[in-house]
Amino acid sequence: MQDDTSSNPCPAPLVFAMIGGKWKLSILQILIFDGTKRFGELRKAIPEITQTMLTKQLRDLERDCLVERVVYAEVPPKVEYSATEDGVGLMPAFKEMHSWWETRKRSPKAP
Amino acid sequence: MQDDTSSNPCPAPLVFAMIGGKWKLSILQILIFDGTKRFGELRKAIPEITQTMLTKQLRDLERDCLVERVVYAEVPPKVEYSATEDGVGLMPAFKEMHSWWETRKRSPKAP
DNA sequence: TACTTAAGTATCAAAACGATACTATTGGAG
DNA sequence: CTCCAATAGTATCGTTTTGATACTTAAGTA
Repeated sequence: MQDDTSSNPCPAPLVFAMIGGKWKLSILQILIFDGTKRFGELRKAIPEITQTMLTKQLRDLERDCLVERVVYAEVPPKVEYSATEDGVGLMPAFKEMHSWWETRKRSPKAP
Repeated sequence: MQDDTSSNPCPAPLVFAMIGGKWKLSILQILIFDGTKRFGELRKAIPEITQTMLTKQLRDLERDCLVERVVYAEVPPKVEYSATEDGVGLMPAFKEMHSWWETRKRSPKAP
C-alpha cells in the first residue's frame, strides 16, 4: 500500500489532502448518500459548521471535482450541490468506516 | 447511512473527529500497514510534519485508543508506536480509499 | 419605499499549526 | 571529572486556519 505495484509513490497524501479538511468528510457523506442539497440544507445538516467554512470547503471540493455546484438565476438565490461521479466513488470507503464504528461499539474496552 | 437500523444517530461526526486531524490518516496508514514504528521513524516517513504536531496527533490517537505507545527505559530514549486492534480495523477503509484513487486515475476528465 | 429570503462576502477574534530553540538522560570519549 | 552524542520530547513565538458576527445583493411583494 505504500507503493502500488507499478512503483508509483503511494497516493495517500494526495487523497488525504482532498478529503482531509475538517468538514469535508461530513459534507461528502451527506451529498453521497442523500443526494443533491441546497446550501441552506447543508447548513442545517451540519449545524456546527459556519457559513464561511461551508462555502470554503465546498469550493475546495468543487475544485477537486468531488462536488458539483449549480447556480439558479433566481431571487432569492438558489444553489445546489451534489457529489460528482468521482465523489460517489467514495461511497464504499464511507461504508467501511461506518461498519468499523459499528464493530467497534460491540467490543468495548474493559474498564 | 444517516441512521443505522436501530435509529441511532449516524456516528459520522464522531468518526471524523477521531480520524479527521490534519495528519491522523497519514500516521494511521503507516502504523496499520507497516506495523510498529519509533517516533523518529514516523518523522522520517512523514517529512512534512513537525515534531510538535507529530507528538500532539499521536497523543490524540492514543487517547482515542487507535494507537498504542510503549516507552522503553533507555538512553537515548526509545518510544514505539503501533496501531491498536481498533486502529487496524480501519484497514479496509484505507484500502477502499486506495482503490478509489486508482480507479479515478484511469478515468481522467476531458480537457 | 421598505421588507423579505438565500447565498454568499468582509472583518476581526480565537484556535490550530509551524519553525525554532531548548531540555532530559546516561554511557562512553578524552 | 567533564563533555558529547542520540532520541523524544517541551517551550516559545509567529503565521495560517477557522469561528463569530455583521454586511451585501437582488427581485418580488406589501
